[in-house]
Amino acid sequence: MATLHHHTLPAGPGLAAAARDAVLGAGEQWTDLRAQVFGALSAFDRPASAYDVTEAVSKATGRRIAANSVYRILDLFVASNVAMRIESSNAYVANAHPACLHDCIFLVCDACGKTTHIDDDGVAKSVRAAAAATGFRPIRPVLEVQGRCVDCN
Amino acid sequence: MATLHHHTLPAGPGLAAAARDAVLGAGEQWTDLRAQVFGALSAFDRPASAYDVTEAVSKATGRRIAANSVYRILDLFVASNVAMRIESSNAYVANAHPACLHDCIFLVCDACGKTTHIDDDGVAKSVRAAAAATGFRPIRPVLEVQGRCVDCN
DNA sequence: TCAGCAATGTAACACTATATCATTTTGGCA
DNA sequence: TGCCAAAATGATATAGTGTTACATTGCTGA
Repeated sequence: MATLHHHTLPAGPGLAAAARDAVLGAGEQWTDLRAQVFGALSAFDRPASAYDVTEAVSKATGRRIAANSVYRILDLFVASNVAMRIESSNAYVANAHPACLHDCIFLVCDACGKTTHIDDDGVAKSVRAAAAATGFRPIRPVLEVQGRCVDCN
Repeated sequence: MATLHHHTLPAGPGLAAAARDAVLGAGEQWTDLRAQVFGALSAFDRPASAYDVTEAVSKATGRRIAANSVYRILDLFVASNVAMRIESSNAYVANAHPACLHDCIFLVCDACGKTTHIDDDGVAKSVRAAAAATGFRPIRPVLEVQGRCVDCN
């Protein structure tokens, strides 16, 4: 049983299509604004705050977007597994694989802010098991590692 | 080699003494305000925000304490391993065992907010190893699990 | 005593997040 | 098509979290 898991990344348009399908599949609409938000989020090369996304979408569309709309959409994306939230950065990243459910481990670079993730189901499972062993019922593990990325040493 | 680790908890005054020793041992002063902040923090039965602590200390001392002083002190506590920060709650907890270094796994109850932690060095080590295997240099793992505590089902 | 440094205070500000209610858009249906 | 109801978004305000810059206080050691 494979516990480590590797993906080949769908590029730009394919990514958006996968996101759209996941949102529609969750019984939600894929509106223009949602497409804009997803596009802006996935264009960042590192986690973006809700306000970063708001600004990017506002610039791209030429009209002022409300920050709370962006929050709502990002929450929806997280619920649909189309985006993920990095708790220790108060920021969001697009998920290249909405169809795959994982307890991701995020590697957050202290220096440049770039964040990658690994899907190690074995580790995730052992975290859930350790929690469950105490009687706690795990719902959403938050697994993030602060440190230095390869480029920043 | 024991990977699971259990503690018997030092109660109130012993706890404060352990904290004081750890702070002094880190080459920092143990001032009245720091003692107040630690006392307030450890009196909470769940993670407290910096502003919760500010309010508690203000009430306890009868004078208005500056929030940024509390932030500074909490940062110092975290650096001295006298307190720990729960990233997904933007909150802090007193550490009963400043002398023991662990990558704690926090179990955060969605319903009541109470938060416990487990020190499973095996799991923590495997998280660090998974990160290091990608070339990332782990410094501070953030291991938190959102879910339901025993009491909340 | 006085100089210097660490700690804390004061104030202002930036960022993150949510609440409330109004308005617009969408989708279903007669 | 035209209307209704529901969903989505906007506008605005406000709460909560965190930082910056500089002033003041108080301790400590020459």
